[in-house]
Amino acid sequence: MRYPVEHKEQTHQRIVRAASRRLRGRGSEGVPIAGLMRELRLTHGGFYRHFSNKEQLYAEALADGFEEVGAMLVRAAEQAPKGHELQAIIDTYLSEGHCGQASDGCPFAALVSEIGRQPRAVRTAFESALRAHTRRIGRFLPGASEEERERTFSLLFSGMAGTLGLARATSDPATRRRILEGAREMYLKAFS
Amino acid sequence: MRYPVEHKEQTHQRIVRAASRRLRGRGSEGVPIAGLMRELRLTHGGFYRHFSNKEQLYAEALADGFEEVGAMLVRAAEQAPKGHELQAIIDTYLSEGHCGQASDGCPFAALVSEIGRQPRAVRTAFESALRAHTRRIGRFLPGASEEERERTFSLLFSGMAGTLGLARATSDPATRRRILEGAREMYLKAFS
DNA sequence: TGTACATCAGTGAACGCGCGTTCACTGATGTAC
DNA sequence: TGTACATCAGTGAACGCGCGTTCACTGATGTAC
Repeated sequence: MRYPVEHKEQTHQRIVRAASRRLRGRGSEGVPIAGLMRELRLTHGGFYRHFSNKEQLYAEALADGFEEVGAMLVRAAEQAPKGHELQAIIDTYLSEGHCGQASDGCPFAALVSEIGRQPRAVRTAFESALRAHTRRIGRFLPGASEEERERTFSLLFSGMAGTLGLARATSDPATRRRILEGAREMYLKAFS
Repeated sequence: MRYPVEHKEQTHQRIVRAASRRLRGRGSEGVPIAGLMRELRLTHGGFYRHFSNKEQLYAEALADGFEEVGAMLVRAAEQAPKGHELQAIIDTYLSEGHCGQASDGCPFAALVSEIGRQPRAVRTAFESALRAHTRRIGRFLPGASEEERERTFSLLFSGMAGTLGLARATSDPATRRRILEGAREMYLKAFS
């Protein structure tokens, strides 16, 4: 079959989006190519018309995930009253919604402990996607220079990602809420 | 063959120790039974004389890992000058050594983002191992009541685990050191 | 004390399954003439 | 305008591989008599 010119690019994006969600929701072992393609009503063979291998898919899926969560945080910050941007970001990141919906959330939180064990190509892609993400969010963080804001970003987001990991591992909902609430308070105080 | 009475228990422990190290060093997908048994110069068939399935092994391996890292932190705290116990714990946990040697380190840091996706049996085992760990370390943390110290523990260690995850994902050694150093400073200040 | 049998940690072939990747093929549409 | 051919996104069988788990078997030693 011959498809319209935009068709391939659309399919490519659909695969990346679906992979990004699965990657964040189920982890790096939770994205089998056949299952992914079936979800999109395609067959696994076609995958290799779009990506040379799975690592390339992961690289693009990571960037996509960071863009999505970045947009979410920027929106929260821009809608917050003047001077409360940081609080809005922290509250959004450590919300029960973000905790419960890992597949739509931050790839860093979803994969903190796995990234270091990924193949080099994936780690490199992660690092550059994170760098882009840092630039997008950095302007809402305290700090005189860009370098200082980047360090603040690292500390704040790595801490919050760990907390999300703990909250997601906690089975009791009340305990989970208490963890999130305590963390929101602590990080706001520590970074204001 | 008939073995001395203690023999089985010893083998069981050897399997748990090796699994614990692999689990922390390579993640939950990095402990194939055949490979694990081969490392101990045994064959995979014998595994099921010791564990009813892989989940049971993971449960025991998690407990073992928490005991090991707990002992490490308690030792650091007890050797610290009076009043500097918390600092010793933070410095040990966020040391370059702990960052570089994940297989001997904290199972929580090694698996933060994976635990929530494990089967129920593993998650339950994780939660009770973490509770035991909290009790072992809690006495060195600030807080009037045991409950308050437990909350402090959750915030401090989930944050530090996230930071370790970021540091381990960072390829540039200088950046990695800077992350660890910044975090040591920040958490000490936030929890003193 | 000697003999027959029971025990059971460990062995290794076999199972069914899911995985990433390859490849010859399909067929609707674009293009060359 | 009509026809022959090229294109190429998507198909689905097939590959080799590693996995968790099962199971009939081994054989040194303990135990019953």
